[in-house]
Amino acid sequence: MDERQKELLKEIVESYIKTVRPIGSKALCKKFKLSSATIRNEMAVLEKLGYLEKNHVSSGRVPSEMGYKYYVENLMKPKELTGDDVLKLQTIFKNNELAISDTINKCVEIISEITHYTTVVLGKSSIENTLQKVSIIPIENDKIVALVCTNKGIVENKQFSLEENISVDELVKTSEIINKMLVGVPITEVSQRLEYEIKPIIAARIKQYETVYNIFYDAFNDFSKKNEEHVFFSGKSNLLNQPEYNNVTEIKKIVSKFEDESLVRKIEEKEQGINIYIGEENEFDDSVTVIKSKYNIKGQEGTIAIIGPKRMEYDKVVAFLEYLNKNLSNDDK
Amino acid sequence: MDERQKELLKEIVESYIKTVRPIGSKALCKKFKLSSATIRNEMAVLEKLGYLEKNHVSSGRVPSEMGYKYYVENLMKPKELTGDDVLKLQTIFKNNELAISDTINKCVEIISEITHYTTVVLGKSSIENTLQKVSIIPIENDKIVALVCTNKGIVENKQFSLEENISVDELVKTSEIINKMLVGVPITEVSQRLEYEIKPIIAARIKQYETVYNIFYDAFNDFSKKNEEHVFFSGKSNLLNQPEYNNVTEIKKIVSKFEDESLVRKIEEKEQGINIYIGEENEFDDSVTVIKSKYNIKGQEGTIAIIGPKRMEYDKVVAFLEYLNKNLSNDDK
DNA sequence: ATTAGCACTAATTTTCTTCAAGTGCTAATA
DNA sequence: TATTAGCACTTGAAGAAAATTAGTGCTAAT
Repeated sequence: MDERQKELLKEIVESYIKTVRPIGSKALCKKFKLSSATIRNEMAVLEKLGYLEKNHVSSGRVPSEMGYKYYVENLMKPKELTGDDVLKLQTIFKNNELAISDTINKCVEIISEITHYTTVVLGKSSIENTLQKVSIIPIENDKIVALVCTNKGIVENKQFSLEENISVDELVKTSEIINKMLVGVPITEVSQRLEYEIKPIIAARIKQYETVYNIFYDAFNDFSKKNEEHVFFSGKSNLLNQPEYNNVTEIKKIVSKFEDESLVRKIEEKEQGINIYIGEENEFDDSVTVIKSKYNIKGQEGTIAIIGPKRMEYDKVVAFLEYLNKNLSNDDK
Repeated sequence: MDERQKELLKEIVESYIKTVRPIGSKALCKKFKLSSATIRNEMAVLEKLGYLEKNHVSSGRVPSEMGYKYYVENLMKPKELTGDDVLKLQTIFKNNELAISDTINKCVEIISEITHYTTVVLGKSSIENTLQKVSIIPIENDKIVALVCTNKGIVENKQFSLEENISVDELVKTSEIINKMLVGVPITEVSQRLEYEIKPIIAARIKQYETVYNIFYDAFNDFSKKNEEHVFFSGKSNLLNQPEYNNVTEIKKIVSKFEDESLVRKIEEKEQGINIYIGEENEFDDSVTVIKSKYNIKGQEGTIAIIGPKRMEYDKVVAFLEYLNKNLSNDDK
């Protein structure tokens, strides 16, 4: 690909992103000061190389997935954010007092508003959390709350009604044993270790050990469940309002994918940096591009993903995530 | 309306619910052993009365909203649930160990699966909860968790990092004061009372009283926020897969209504019993029917709503909610 | 009170026509 | 040798006309 061909590809991709219409040779004449015939020849070359496609034999050209990919990797210049956008973004950082979940929620909303695409944030699943402490707090005569804390600062509670024959004291003692023996164990393994290491110990001490065991077992089990649930979504209809979604089946397909939680969960990003998955490269849906990045808010990690048509404004979204990442981690005390 | 006309209306509504096609006079001949001409005459009467509509001058009849209403109020017989459905429903009650939010989630999923409509559950907002207890639990040197419990059994926690100059002891003492003075106060008022009643007291005792005050203020404030957020949704695409949603604009309209949280919140039901809001009667969307009922799971109250096309299987859904209500409150210990 | 018969209507489907946008290729040109 | 003008050709989109279908309302007969 020579320099002129690259310029041409860039122009075609950017035009198509703007207009959503296949680009014909005439449209590029003025810009390149060439006749349409020459442009046609060049476009034929780009098509043979796999960067462009035609919908049918006599239509204009449209970028292929490979074309988009070449564009984002070699041709695109990250765009400056407008003052307006920066202003909106800054409201995320101002409200420092909010709970993390609120910060994230706000973040998600603002992003989808600015980009006009769909935004998903996935809280880190609990895999990497390890047990820091478990506490038993009596509330009323026969009601207690079990509090589970992890090294990453997640805290969850679950309440129990005690049966007659269980004393709070026994629970508290058991919690102390657990705190001695299982601190630092990955939260997902705690239930197992509970059975093999703790159960025998309390069996020797407490009559109703089964019931006591079950309470802790439930508490830890619940923890994992709750912590897999952090999915924040915003702007689903933004995506559907993109002009490519103009037929019923396509729309329904996307809507039901949004509903499929296990699919959404797969969006989680493992790599560092900002990564772009175009069409078939992403697991979510062939017809979209997913741009992902890990985030880190006040020590909480997770994935932020923007879902748009393949014809996304890559330059803007990337600039955007760069800004966000920089400022989120600056804020990370 | 004489008896025959009622029978006719019933038949038309039920046929239309099944077939989604306007019902012509011929289709009813066999069933009523009348000629199509007679049926046509009767249908003309029902139309004049407002129970039926035509899409255009030579189409079959379709029930009007008034027709559906008459049907559900006077003609419909609640349907028996099938053994299959009952079986699925019972899985809701079996898993008694789950957290409430899990029970509800499961409930919502099963309902939308059985009905093929969309299900929403709105957790009761925290208005009617009163403070039962607040506890301070030390986790690490400078980390504590504040635990807020209400009379209705909701428990939330929030963690804080303490600055150098605050001792856990002071927090615990303050929590005891709050527990003496503010138990029974509606949770939404606690922040206020905190300022006027508690702040002066601790101001006299503790140097850094502002910081201490802020911690409790935050904890209670957070509580309200978290507890307004309980919206469970399932089966959005079920509704969209109903044959009436066969055009892009209609689908997009519904999708964006699903996204509008303040609109969804309005679904909350105030009346007792099972209530049916057909078309214009509901605030959500003209094109749907919303069937709502208050629920009560283990002391937690809220609204359960099933959203379907106006051409809903009313008999089934109502039978269904009746079963659910009966069994949920039986289970309510 | 019911029905057969018929003229009429409106949506849907099919077919045909025309139009616009664009291509590839060939031969001429700078 | 790279560029261009010219032309035949392809395809989808848009529109018009015709045929088909499923129904109605009304009248007159039973």
